[in-house]
Amino acid sequence: MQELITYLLQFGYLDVTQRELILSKARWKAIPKGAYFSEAGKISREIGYVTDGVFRICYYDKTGDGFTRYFVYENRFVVDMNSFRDELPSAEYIEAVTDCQVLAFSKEDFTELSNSIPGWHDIFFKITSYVLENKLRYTSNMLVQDAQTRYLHFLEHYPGLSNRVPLSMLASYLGITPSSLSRIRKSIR
Amino acid sequence: MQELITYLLQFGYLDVTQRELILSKARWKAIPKGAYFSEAGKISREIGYVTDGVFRICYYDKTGDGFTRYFVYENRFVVDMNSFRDELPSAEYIEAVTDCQVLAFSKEDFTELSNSIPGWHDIFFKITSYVLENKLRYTSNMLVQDAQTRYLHFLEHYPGLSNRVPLSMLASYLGITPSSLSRIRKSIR
DNA sequence: GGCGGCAATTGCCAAATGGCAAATAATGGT
DNA sequence: ACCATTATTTGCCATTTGGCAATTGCCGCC
Repeated sequence: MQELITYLLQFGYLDVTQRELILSKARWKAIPKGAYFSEAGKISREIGYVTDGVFRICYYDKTGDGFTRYFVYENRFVVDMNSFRDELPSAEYIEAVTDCQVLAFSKEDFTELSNSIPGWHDIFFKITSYVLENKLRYTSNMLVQDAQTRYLHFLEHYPGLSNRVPLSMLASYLGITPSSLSRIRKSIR
Repeated sequence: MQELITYLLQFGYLDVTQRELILSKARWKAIPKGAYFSEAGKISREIGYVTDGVFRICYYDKTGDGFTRYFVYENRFVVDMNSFRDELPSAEYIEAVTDCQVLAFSKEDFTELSNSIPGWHDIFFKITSYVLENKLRYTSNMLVQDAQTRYLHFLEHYPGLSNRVPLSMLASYLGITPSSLSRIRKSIR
């Protein structure tokens, strides 16, 4: 659980009492491979800090094909922020790609922490805007690159992740078909 | 200036005194076409509410080619949030694509508002996370669509904008070459 | 250990997009 | 209004990627 505190401290100061208060609210939660942490159409009532495993944020089109928008893995928060913040239905699914462990905070506990800890807001503002800005920059850049470049950047930027997620999910994240990704892999070997 | 208040009220409540305080801090600023509101490498010390004109957030590669990541136009805030928040160098340029007018707040005034107005933080947390989440969703979706679909979605989603920005900037936003966009336009007529 | 089902690879061909260069149109400055 | 410059369009062809189907590989289950 110390990892969570270390992560939070990157974004703002918390004294020992505050750290203990935070940890006292955290609840371990296991999400088995294939299960959802949050579902489209439902309100996301928990925010999770991933201690083990990989999630993907995804949606399904009318034909049932799933599209992976991005992956969330160890030492990152996972949540549909729009849904969690305003208690609105989620736009998409958060699915465990592997068996996952998270430290979960309910909306109520999160709000209480936000009332008890003056810097809480700031910390989450920083985390949210920093992470989203970076994801957005990364994703926009992908648009102007060819598929192989995108794949190589993925390998660099998320070392080890390519071996933890199915090729089909990675392909849809990269915006290409599984066949194309398979061919790109072959051409690199 | 009322537009700014109307915009803010979408994200949280502000009483009359607070509204007046906000407006008292706002400074009109004109940015002529081609000028920068914020530059890569420099600290973004102002946040602007666009009342007139179109900006693009962009960067340049080593060969000097400019890539447009997205456009910001009337009734939206424009800022490099990572730079403004933490006073770090910006990663990219904010360039006026047309002559622009903004209501600008300095970092100092913004901080003062944040100290005087209890809901200020919440409002900006909502705006930032909401806008970034949506942009990110929109951009990831573009990855899995073909160029013509992306262009048609752009026309739908940003009506009128295609006539206000040069084709070359729109092409790089869409992740295609100017020639390809020109051909797509032709094929639609 | 064998079977069934899903995931990944591969071949073949079609469609989409890029690269380059030339032609044309639009724009800004004087 | 004219010129110079830049933006856009277009043609031609190369490259990339997709679609589909068949094959192979992998993994869990009995």
